[in-house]
Amino acid sequence: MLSQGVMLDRHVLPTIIKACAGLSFLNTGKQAASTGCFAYSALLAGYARKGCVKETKELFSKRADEGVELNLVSWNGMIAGFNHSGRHLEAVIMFQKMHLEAFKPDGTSISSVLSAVGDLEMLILGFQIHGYAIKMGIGQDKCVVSALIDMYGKCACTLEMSEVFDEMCQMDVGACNALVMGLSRNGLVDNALKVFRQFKGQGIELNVVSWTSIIGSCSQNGKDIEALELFREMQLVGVKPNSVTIPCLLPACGNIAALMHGKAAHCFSLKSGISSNVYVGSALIDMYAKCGRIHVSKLCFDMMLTRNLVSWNALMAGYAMHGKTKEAIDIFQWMQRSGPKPDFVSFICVLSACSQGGLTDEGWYYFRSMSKDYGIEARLEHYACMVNLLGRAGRLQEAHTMIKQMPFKPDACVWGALLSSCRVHNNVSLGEIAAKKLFELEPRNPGNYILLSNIYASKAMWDEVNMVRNMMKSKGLRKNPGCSWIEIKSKVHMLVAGDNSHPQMAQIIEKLAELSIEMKKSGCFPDTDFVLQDVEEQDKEQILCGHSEKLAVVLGLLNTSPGSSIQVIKNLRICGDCHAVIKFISSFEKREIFVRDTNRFHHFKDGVCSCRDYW
DNA sequence: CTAGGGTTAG
Repeated sequence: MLSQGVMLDRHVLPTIIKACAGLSFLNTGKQAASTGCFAYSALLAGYARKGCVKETKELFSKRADEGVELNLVSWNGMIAGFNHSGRHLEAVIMFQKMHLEAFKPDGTSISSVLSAVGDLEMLILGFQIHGYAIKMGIGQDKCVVSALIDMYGKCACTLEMSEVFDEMCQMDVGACNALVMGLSRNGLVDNALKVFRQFKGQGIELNVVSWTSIIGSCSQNGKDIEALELFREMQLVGVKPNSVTIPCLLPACGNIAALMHGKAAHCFSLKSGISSNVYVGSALIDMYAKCGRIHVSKLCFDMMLTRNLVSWNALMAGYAMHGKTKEAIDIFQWMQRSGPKPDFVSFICVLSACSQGGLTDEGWYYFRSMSKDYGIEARLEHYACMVNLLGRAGRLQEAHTMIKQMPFKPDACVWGALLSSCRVHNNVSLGEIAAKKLFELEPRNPGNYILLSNIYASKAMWDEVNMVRNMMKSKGLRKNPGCSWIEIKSKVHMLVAGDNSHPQMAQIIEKLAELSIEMKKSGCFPDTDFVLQDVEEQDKEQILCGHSEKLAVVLGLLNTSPGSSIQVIKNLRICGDCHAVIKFISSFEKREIFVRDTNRFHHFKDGVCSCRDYW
């Protein structure tokens, strides 16, 4: 541009400076900044955006020496910049400084600082700024209104949030978006969906932010199919998804193993040129892993131009979930050598990988290394991983000792890890201890009662089994129904244990009966230990119909071409009987079958499972 | 150069 004799003007230069800051060519930026307020503002904002507190403050105090007068944009840039880089407190401090220097904030200043105030949950300050904005006469500024809604939402003040919305004078998409987010943030997804529909019905021009928000809310709150439908709908009404929409949608695909939808989103990213975005890339790694395609996750990882901590963690978590312990540890070591510094999530991933592979020594090694070499203090999650690792390896006493010695109060995850291990090894005495704690911590979780009752049943302690069942009955609890999903030709089918409503149910039952005859012929018999768990009257129909994962696998057999692979996901852990049956199916029908349960992936091929029966 | 929606674990 310069070589062609085109002069830089005051509008072009700030853009260049901002780009320099973004690319960490900060020195280049500094040289360019000596040209006045516009450039100064851009550099300040650039530093703040990168989270460079020290540099921002240095440059900020230097401006007087250089005789540069800062304006409103300079202040707003810093506040927004700090906010963007997660330095919320710095953003608030900047706003207060601005106030002290008697600079009059505008709607942008107020909305930036309110966002930070919300993240810090400084409700009192939020109220004060609300009052201040009204006093300044900008209480109805569009940015201010939506920022107030956002702030009250983050502070869990849904009442104040709705008040601001109802009292606003002029309808605005931003405010609508903030309201939808605020509702879902506070666990009111159904309300969020309802108001979203209302807005759409009222003819409000919903934009990409509106659609992205509602899609993200759905995929974060178990409304995965809704998320997929909304994604389709937004394109139908002509709103183009962008590099934020895709990472919001992909978890929904992963959650229900909707590989075709995930692939479609991947194609969309490639076509629209956003596939090199870090968020998109990391979300793709996660999606492919959760859809059973861990090798594609690795390809996505390798192809990424820039990776961040989340990309690395997502790949490790994927390997852990697939029981590929060695690969997970390799990635961890690669990361130690030439990746970002591992964080607490990285350690959760590597510990859970060790746990899947039964590597207790390595687990202990990483657990200790975490605080010793990385200065990361173990959290509840890490203890839960360790209890799981030790317990499943049969070292139940050691697991219990670990719980007793941990520096904070164990939560339900920790005790739950012990109880499941006790179920694996059928340890009554420790199982009772864990269950007793869990009944206090989460009295309404049926899973804990079921586990204890199964432990008793495995030892033929029928009086105790009945006692636990009666406890459940008296609390009005029922076993969570087993539920499995399978995607066939881009349509997701849900099968619930004991529910015969699927139109192909008769065929499924027929096919299952055939398979069961074949299985007996080849000398395989169901695992009686697992049959015991279904002695209750209410579960009789489940024995007849089979567990949901079995039904889903058979549905897959019936509706896909011979030899193609099948993937199923389940909301509970796979049962031993189904595990045996699916192993048989994989060899008898010559199919690769992927089953993802709450814990991990089971990859069945030629009659064996990738978990090597350790789960 | 100035807001709003974002990926990983459990």
